Formats: sequence, C-alpha cells, structure tokens
Amino acid sequence: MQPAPDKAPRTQEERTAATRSRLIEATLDLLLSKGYAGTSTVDIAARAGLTRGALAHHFAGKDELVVEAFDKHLTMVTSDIRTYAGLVQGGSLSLSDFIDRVWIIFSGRFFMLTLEEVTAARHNDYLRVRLEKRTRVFHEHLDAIWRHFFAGTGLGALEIEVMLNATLCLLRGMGVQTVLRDDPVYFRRLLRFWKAILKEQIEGATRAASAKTPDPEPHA
Amino acid sequence: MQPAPDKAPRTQEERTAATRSRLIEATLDLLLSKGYAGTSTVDIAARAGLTRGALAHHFAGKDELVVEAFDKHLTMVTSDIRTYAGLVQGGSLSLSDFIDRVWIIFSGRFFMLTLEEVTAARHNDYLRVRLEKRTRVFHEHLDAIWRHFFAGTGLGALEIEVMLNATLCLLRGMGVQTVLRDDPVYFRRLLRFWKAILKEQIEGATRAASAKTPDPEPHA
DNA sequence: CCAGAAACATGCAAGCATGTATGTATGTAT
DNA sequence: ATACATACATACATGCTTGCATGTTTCTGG
Repeated sequence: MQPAPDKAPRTQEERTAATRSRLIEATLDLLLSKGYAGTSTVDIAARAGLTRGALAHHFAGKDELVVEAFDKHLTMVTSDIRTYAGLVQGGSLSLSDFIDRVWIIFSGRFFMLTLEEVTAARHNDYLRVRLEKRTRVFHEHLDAIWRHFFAGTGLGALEIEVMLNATLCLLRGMGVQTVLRDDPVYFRRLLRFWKAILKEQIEGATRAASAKTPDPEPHA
Repeated sequence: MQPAPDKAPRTQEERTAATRSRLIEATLDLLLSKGYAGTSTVDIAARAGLTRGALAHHFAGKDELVVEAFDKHLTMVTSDIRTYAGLVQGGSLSLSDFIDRVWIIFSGRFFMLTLEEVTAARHNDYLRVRLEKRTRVFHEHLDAIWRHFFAGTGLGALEIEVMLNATLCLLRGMGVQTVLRDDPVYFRRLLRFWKAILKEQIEGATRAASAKTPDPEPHA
C-alpha cells in the first residue's frame, strides 16, 4: 500500500483534515454497502487509500469514526431539508414536491445509514449515548425549520411540529419497508394519501384562522 | 454441558420439535438483546441449554435459524393484530385502543426484532430473499385483515389498505425513533394526532356514503 | 538545515466465530 | 435384545478482526 498521492496538502492541518474526511467518507460508504458489523477498520482504511495505522492515528476506533460520520450526514440532511423548506416558503416548490424530495432522502442513502447506525447503537453503549445526543440536536433543528416553514398557516407551533414529525415518521416507516418490499406503486399511493391529508389539515387551519381575524377570506 | 434434562419427550419427533423450538426462542431472545451480528451460534446453543453440535444438527446455521425465527414472530404478530381487529369489529375495542395496542407492538420486542432482521437482510442475500418472501405473505394477511376490519365504513378496499398501511408506516417510523429518543410525550402527541386524522377520514367517508345511496360504492 | 513532532505503515499476538470431523448417548424397529 | 438412525457433544483447524508495539516518511519551527 503506497502513501496515496495526495493532491498537494501542504500544511499538516490540511493533511489531517483531508485524511479524516476521507476516512469518514469511506466509513459512510461501507456502512451503506456492508453494514456496521460487516465493516472492519481494515476495509475503511483500504477504501480511504490508507492503512490501519493511519486510521488509528486519527480515530480511536470504528465507533468514534461512526459517530463522526453520523454527525456529518445528519448535518448534510439538515441542510438539504432547510433548503427545500426555504424553497417552499419562497413559492418555488410545492408542498407535494417538498414531500417527494424528503421521501427521496428517506428512501435512499441517508435513511439506510441511519438504520445501520440506529441498530448498531441498540447494543453499543458508546454509540447510543453519543447518537442520542446528536439526534436530539437534529430534531431541534428540524422543529425550528418546521416553525419557520409553516409560519402563518394558522396552525400553532405545536401543531406544526406534530404534523411535520408525523410526516417524517411516516416516511421513516416507509423507508424501513423499502428494504424488504420493492413496490413503487404502493409507496406512491401512500405519498398521495398523505399529501391529501396534509393539504386538508393546512387548508382547514387556514380557513379557521382567517375566519376569526378580519383577514381577507370569506368563510363557508 | 450436560444433556439438559428434558421434561419427558418420548418420541424422536417430540424431542426434535422441542429442541428446534428452544433454539428458535433462544435466537429471538438474543437477536433482541445482542443484535444479529452480536449473536453467535455458541450463544444461541448455550441459551437453549445445548451445544453447537445440536444446533448444527437441526439447522444449517445462524441464518436458517433467523429465517425460522422471523417466520415465527411474524405469525405471532399477525395473530395478535387479527385478534385486535376482531375486537374492534365486535365493538369491544375502540379505534383509539386499537391504535394503542398496535403501537405497543411497534415500540416493543416485535419491532426491534424486525429492525435487526431487516438491517441484517440488507447485506445478506440468503436472508433478504427469504425475508422478502415472508414479508410479502405477512402484508397480504394484513391487507386481508384491514378489508375485513373496515368493511362497511364507506371506504373502498384500496382506500382502506392505504390508510391502514399508512398507519403502520407511521408506527414503524415512530418505532425507529424510540431507539434514540426517549420521549413518551412526543409519541403520545403523534398518536393523538393520527387518531384524529383517522376518525376524520372514516367519518367523512361514512357520511359521504350514506348521503348518496344506501349502496356503498362511491366513484371518483 | 536539522531536530522533533505529527502522519502514516508494518508486523505480531490474542480472541472469537464458524465449518467440519468424529465420538457418544438415546430412541426405535424387528 | 440387537442393529440402526437420530439426537447431541467434543475437538480441532481456519479465517477474520482488533490492539499494540515498533518502524518510516513528511512537515514545521528555530
């Protein structure tokens, strides 16, 4: 195994950052394709073009790497969802399209990674403690996004949270099913159903809200 | 390790059935407490009060055992849900209580087992092929239960399936969250929200059906 | 330009899981 | 009661993973 010709990382700091990043990416790839238990530190190092020695130098072991990886991909997804929510608020993305995009997230790489990490965490105290903490932060971010997102629909902050969290739970549950059920029609139907529900809820709340205040909107 | 004093299984057939059953139970227990990867055939045999030799005699290996175990616990859950659905139809269980009971299933042993098996199946062709097949059967049974359950609510068969499958997906997604989020209040809220939605949907459909004709078959 | 530190590689020992071969006990048919 | 099949136990060899100890290369500060 040769030193892997880096582009040209001059400073040590850059080298470190680049190497750590490569190891984390390798971890995510392998977690996805071979699962937590199926991934060894040898695999990770090899995929990153390094050896186990290098890995040991940067991370205490597999679990520390997995935590870092979890963190990274939660950050990425938070950012994606925030972007989508912004587009919806700006009017350039429909609610339906928003759901579709989030569904893509929950039926793809991201969700399968969380599935691996969550099941691993069930039997690994080190992982569980750390992933719990990061999950909490993740959900706080999401709730903030929801509140911003649906501000002014006539729904209360708590209702918004519940509704959007229910949406995520639904998509999560569907995501789990995709592993053992390859049936796009089935999933399409569920999405259509849920979109209709959401529309009803939001419209209902909007009507109710505008009926109260002297806003422009005659009631039925 | 002594021969483990069996009660008094005379015939070979009885001995075999008892031993296989013990091994399957041990597998389920360990899958739950230590996960798929964390469970070895040594563990399973020991917990069943046997040795690896006995295990090898009855099952080709861990995976065959896991498939059998999957089958067994799907059967148990199908039976539970069927019972609950029957109680609802008979009027001795409210829709709300029905949801609560199914939620207990999806936040407990059953679902965690599924989670283990599903994630293991993602990287194990032997498992995936077999679990896919059994999952299909499981869902056919569920759909049959749903149709029977909600017969005469004014909803079409497809709508019933979609609605109940959405319910299961929601609970599944919530189940996944329970691993890293210990927050009963949060889950209660989601349940309450969903129960309200279901009630709305069913009442809406019932009204629409009885408003049209005594014949229940509304078209789009 | 030359220590010293950080980054990275290599090698070895120990633990554990599995496959398989072979030995022993328990039932069952004649 | 004897012979055979089935149920179960024991033992060994192999491969894989990890921790650790020890080299070698690459950067950085004086």
